[in-house]
Amino acid sequence: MRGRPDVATPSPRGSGIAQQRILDAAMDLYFEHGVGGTSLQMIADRAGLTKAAVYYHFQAKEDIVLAVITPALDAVARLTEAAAAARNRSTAVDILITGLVDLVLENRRLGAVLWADPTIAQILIGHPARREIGARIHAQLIGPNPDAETRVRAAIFGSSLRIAASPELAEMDTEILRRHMIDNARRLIGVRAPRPVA
Amino acid sequence: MRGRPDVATPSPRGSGIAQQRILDAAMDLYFEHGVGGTSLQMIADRAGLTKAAVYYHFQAKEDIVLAVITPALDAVARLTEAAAAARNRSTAVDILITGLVDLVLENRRLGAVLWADPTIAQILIGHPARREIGARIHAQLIGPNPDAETRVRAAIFGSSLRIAASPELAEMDTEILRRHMIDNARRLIGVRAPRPVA
DNA sequence: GTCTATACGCTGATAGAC
DNA sequence: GTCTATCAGCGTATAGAC
Repeated sequence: MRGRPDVATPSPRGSGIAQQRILDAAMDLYFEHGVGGTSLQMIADRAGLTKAAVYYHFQAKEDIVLAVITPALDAVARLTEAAAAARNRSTAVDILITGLVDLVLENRRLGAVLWADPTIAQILIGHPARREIGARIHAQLIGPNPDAETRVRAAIFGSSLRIAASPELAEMDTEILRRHMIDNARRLIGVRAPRPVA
Repeated sequence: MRGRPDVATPSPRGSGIAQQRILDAAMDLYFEHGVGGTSLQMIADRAGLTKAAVYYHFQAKEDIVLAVITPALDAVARLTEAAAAARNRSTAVDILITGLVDLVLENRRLGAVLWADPTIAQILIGHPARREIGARIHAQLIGPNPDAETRVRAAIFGSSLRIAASPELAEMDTEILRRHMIDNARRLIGVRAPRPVA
């Protein structure tokens, strides 16, 4: 880790137990009603607290959402570090492709609710740490001095990750979906599979 | 229940001038603050009306949003009809690809604000007419008895339309973007030149 | 038909007592 | 750490003036 940890931290006050109860209640309710349809009152009721008590632990509604999705954001950050440490650009790009597809498929059910949730999208737009990570990944994908086609293809790859949460493919086997997503991504970004080491 | 409201129609009351003033004010404000960040009060103030007067013309906040995006939805509906009237499936698919890309690029600036707006996405999810059109286009794209790869590719194409509103490509020339989007879509969906009807 | 005045229940958020 | 009390603002709704 380098530098400034506090930027990304939701910084909840107090000790752990009530916190976890709030987050558990929030996740349950997000599944049932979506993020936008979940009020602080509902979270407080299910966690057995008052609205104001919830506010003691999390200073804003956004902070609860961020605390819920932070593990996934951290995983993305780790991905860019792994890619940055790769021996060459092809390897780095392949780490990003397979890593992002894996990540998005690991959270497939969660993603169908959270990643595709409009309210989350709104929150992430205004989240500086997330923007930075997004920009870093984007730069790693397109490389230096990209032409128009490269930039378009990278953008298509980025938006294609969303299909993991698509209702039309919800019942498709995850392994099959993974293979097709990675195949198409490799063809799109134009990186050959890394050569075997030996 | 009041009267027998038509399900699909935003059905504003009254007719003409004030309506348009409200819609103009709404569009301006959507550009400035996004849909979610625009309240009825703001719309009323800019249109020179009270909140209740706005509520007279549009019974709900959603109705205003729907009235704003209805022209685009109608265009999509016309597209599926054109595709359905095509001589063979390859032609139909190509009509859909080029038509959807064109549509999304025509509304590029509008789309960057509206099409990508989380609040709009939320509204459209609950909009039955829109769901039906989406399902129809999807069926026309993948054809009968699609295999897994076909379905994945169709889903990728669908999500790829979003890049028209992507900030990273905002300054890219529209014609160049169009060419690359169509090229990639054709490669993805894999439509050959229409065969002669034998 | 078009609009004003007024209000309801709810939201996210804050201040301060225990 | 958790409470009560309170806030302004929201979308929605109705009664009634013109």
